[in-house]
Amino acid sequence: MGVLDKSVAVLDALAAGPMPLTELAPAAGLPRATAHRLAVALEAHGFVDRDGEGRFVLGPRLVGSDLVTVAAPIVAGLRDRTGESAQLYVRRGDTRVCVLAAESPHSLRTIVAVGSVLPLARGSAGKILRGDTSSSGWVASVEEREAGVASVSAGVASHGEIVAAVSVSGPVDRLGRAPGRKHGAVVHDAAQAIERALRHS
Amino acid sequence: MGVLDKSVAVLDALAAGPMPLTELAPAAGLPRATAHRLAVALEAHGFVDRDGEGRFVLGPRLVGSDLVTVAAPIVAGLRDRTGESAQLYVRRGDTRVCVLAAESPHSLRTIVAVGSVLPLARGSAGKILRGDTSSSGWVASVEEREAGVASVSAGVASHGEIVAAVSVSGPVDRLGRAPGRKHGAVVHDAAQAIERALRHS
DNA sequence: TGAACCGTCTCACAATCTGAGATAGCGTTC
DNA sequence: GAACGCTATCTCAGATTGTGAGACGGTTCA
Repeated sequence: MGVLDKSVAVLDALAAGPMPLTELAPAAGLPRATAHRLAVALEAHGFVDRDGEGRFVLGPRLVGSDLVTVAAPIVAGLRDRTGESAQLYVRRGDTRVCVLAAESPHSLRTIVAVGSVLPLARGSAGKILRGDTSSSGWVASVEEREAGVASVSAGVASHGEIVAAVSVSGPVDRLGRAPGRKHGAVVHDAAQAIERALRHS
Repeated sequence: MGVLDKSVAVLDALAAGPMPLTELAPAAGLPRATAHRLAVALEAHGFVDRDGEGRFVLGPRLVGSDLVTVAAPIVAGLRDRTGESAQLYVRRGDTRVCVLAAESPHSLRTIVAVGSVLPLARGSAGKILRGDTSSSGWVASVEEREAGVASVSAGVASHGEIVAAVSVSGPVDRLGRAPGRKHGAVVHDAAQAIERALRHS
């Protein structure tokens, strides 16, 4: 599939950073006209973009690591607004990985290390990443994954697909038996803020 | 660019979730043979994948950041093995962005927030991302970016290109004036572990 | 055993992509 | 202000390339 191979060559070349066409073409091993045609076509689909002035860059559809960078301040803000530990999870196979964590200032708090691998089957974030949706925009769980711990999560969608789950979690004693009533709305807001931030990058 | 339009139609269709070819073809508005040919070609480039048994899914290249999710547990492990703060950086233009951080348990420690933008010109991770290679597999810097701080970094390569730098950093008093001697090997190991994990996904 | 699925492959045909070169725009420099 | 060097963008005739109905071989059902 020649067109695809060449398109990928363009994307791979752009992975090195922003570059003008004159640099892109040789980097992708293509004639200028061809590189240009492909770059423009990819741009129309969101795989390529232009930066400040003129140069070609990887498009919003491929800068996945942006998820973590754009979500970081929002997850920290969620922790501040709720006073509880906040995390961001992404799915990997049939597990979920914590890729971002902000810890509650309380001395009794949930601690999930960045990099932890957790089961997809348990916890509110697991539900989200398994595709469970709810009309309220959030999902809660109480003592599902760990005794004494409750959590509320919301899904972050990008291009119509759930790519991550934002959560707050803490002791049942503080969150109560219906944690969504207390924090559901803010968690949902945070998820939407991340979606918006992803669109802007 | 017909081939691209059709490829994107396939990807968009797959955004709805895993599906067999018989479902994918009509969803993408394409004949079965065409959808199949494109899906297979996209698979070869990591844009499409197969799930548990048979069905087509969005590939690692499109689902969040592969790099961050596979690297997260490894960076956390590096922190545990060295006792020092560990980070993962990627290049963006002529800066570097911290996309993953695990903090040392020591009370005197380096803190780099996920999302921070740092100069490419200074620090061991900067050297790596600028393309400096070393025969030992790691690069160290002492008080280059910030007074009192030393760091050791190693490059993570994918498809023959450096895509990220893993680092440990901490006070010169603990790491010494030749931090590589103490941690170079583990950092290099972590980088290789990430490379392996990237290949497997 | 046969029907109803599935993914994969084939092949003649022409639509589609190709890429050297022409063109148009935009700052500099003389 | 004209001549330059540097971009991105467009053109066009030609053939490589992708096309897709249908055949094929493998499952899993009843």
